[in-house]
Amino acid sequence: MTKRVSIKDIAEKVGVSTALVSYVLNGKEREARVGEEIAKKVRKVAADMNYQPNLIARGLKFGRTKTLGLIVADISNPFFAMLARNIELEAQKNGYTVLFGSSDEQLEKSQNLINTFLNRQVDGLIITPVAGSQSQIEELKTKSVPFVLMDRGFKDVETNTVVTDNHDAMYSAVKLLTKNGYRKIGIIAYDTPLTHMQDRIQGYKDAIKDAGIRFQSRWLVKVPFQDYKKHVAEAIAQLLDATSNAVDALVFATNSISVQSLKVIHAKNVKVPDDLGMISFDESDTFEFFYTSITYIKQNLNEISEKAVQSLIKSINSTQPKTLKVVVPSKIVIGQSSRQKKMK
Amino acid sequence: MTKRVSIKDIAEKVGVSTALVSYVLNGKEREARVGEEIAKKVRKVAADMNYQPNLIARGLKFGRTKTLGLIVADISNPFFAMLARNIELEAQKNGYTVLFGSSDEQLEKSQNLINTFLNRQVDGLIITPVAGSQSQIEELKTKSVPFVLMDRGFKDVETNTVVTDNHDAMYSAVKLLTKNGYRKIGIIAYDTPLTHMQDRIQGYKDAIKDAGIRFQSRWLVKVPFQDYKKHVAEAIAQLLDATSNAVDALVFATNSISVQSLKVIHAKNVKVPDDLGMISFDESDTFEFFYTSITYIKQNLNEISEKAVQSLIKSINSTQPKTLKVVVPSKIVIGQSSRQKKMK
DNA sequence: TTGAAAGCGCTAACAC
DNA sequence: GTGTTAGCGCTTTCAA
Repeated sequence: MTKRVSIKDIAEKVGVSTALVSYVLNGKEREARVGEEIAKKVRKVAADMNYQPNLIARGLKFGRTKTLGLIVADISNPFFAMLARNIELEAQKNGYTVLFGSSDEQLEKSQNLINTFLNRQVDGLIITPVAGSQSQIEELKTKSVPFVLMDRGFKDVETNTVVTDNHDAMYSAVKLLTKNGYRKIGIIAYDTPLTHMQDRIQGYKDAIKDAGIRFQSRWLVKVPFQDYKKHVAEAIAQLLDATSNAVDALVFATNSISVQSLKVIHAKNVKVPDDLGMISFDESDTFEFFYTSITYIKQNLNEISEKAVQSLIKSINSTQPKTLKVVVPSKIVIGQSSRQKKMK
Repeated sequence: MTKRVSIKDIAEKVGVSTALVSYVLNGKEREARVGEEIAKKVRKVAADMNYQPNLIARGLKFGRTKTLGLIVADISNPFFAMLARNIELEAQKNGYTVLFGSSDEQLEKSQNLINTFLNRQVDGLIITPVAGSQSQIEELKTKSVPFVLMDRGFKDVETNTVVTDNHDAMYSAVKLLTKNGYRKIGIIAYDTPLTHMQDRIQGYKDAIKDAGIRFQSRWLVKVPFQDYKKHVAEAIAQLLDATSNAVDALVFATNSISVQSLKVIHAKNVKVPDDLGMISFDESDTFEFFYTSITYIKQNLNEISEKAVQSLIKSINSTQPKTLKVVVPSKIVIGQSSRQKKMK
């Protein structure tokens, strides 16, 4: 890499000190009362030499780098990729650049990324936390590193958080099903203590209960992240098993679960919604190709990511550690998969 | 943010100079012949104080930051998200962290990202270049900034490049169609001079020609990036219009075009492959839900991204600007959509 | 064996 | 008005 021109090069060329150049280039010529002539010359030479400031040096000086660290579960998952996209945009608007990394829902990777980013002096972190990473997050608080949790949080840790209205969204989805005559409603969710899942599950349970239905524990299937495709397939086989009182509707707690479920349901030739009502949390491109339109909860990813960045920047710029909790409302997009149940 | 412990803090605590600490912590105690006792103590104190090196300071000192800049067209596009994922992994393996940004196929955004990343002193860039950005790329060469173009390149600019075997992949795809009896094969591609598209189109034309078919210009439809969905829909309507001699097969030059096309074809109730043979460049989750299995070209995204990072790092570490061109072989996954044409 | 000091590029308090 | 200089955290040369 050819040497970049520094403030010093300009100073030499013009025949002034580096301080002068710095003042002029930072628009502080008024405060420093730099001569009009000199200022002009400095600006001209800087432009001629195509000067570009070294943000690393500035970062060292100021102790802030105008860089944010983004840790998502998996950037190749369209859900997180979309969030990343919006975060990039909002960060840019505010003069920040974004470092990213994927935790794969693994504690160790998450910790490594946090360390890497902190060593690189990011000004703050946006994190979709991994199950069991409370201590990692607590440590950030201890160090008073600005950060915000996105998409999910912990029940027992008080932090800046931006999440969707998980409980209420799921509640209204299930309520829609009960209202439409479904009485044996199953749910497939990820097996994690993180709030987004717990809230969705609770929303489901509350809706079941409020409809006067007695919840059966076999309706709730929790699958692990690893190998979820296999587990989802098994779960569906089991939930639809007629000999043990099959469910008449299913809700899926994430879009990855939904997509995999649709594949299985498609293969099994189950009729939706006649044999099985259905609602998905989050959407997918694949829905458009299913023979029935799918009812789904549409998170406002745009607002979630914007608010996450804004909350983080607020936190960076303030001294007192006031925590901010944002819940972003979602909406429900109604398709045929949840329509009034036909009596047989 | 609470002040982080620096090498100076350790030095004071132990009662030695910062130089000593630096030697020990960088494993240079042998060269510097630091006393065993002292070394031990330094390491202990560093661990106790939970010392973490400030990579910004190191970057300033060395003039390298162990950071790469990744510029893709759109990180929310699953294709680029997947590349980003693999780049992240490969970069990490080599001790690099990744800054990312999306160009949206826009010249100005691309230039802004390049500037931002260079000002942040990235050691190199991985770029999916925008149409018409030759001058931006040429400038990088002039400044001898290490970089590699990924997924696409320019005919008239000599650079490090990692791309898929666009021409040959498309050639064999179309050949498969001609071999299976299709004679009027259309193609929908993006309207861009970038090599990936041009090569795919050329592969298509060559295959047509080699099959002894006379190419008709109306078979080739180029759609703009902006508003591509609308244009794809129109293109399909036109290509399938019976009054003007409809095509009997279609190839789609990217997965975004494929997905949109499938939606239209689905809506139009066209029978694949009986009414229309079909092959896609790149795959999509949605294919699994189409009533017919789709034949598609599967790029080796893993290898593309790995090679891109490796090529870039090689370029960073070497002085002479030897350009490296890598073509990664793809494979074709055969489904029903391209099967032997039924004679009517 | 150890440490003082210079320097990476930039900023700003302070002196002239 | 303009310039000197110290210092951000780290590495490394050179002197002790």
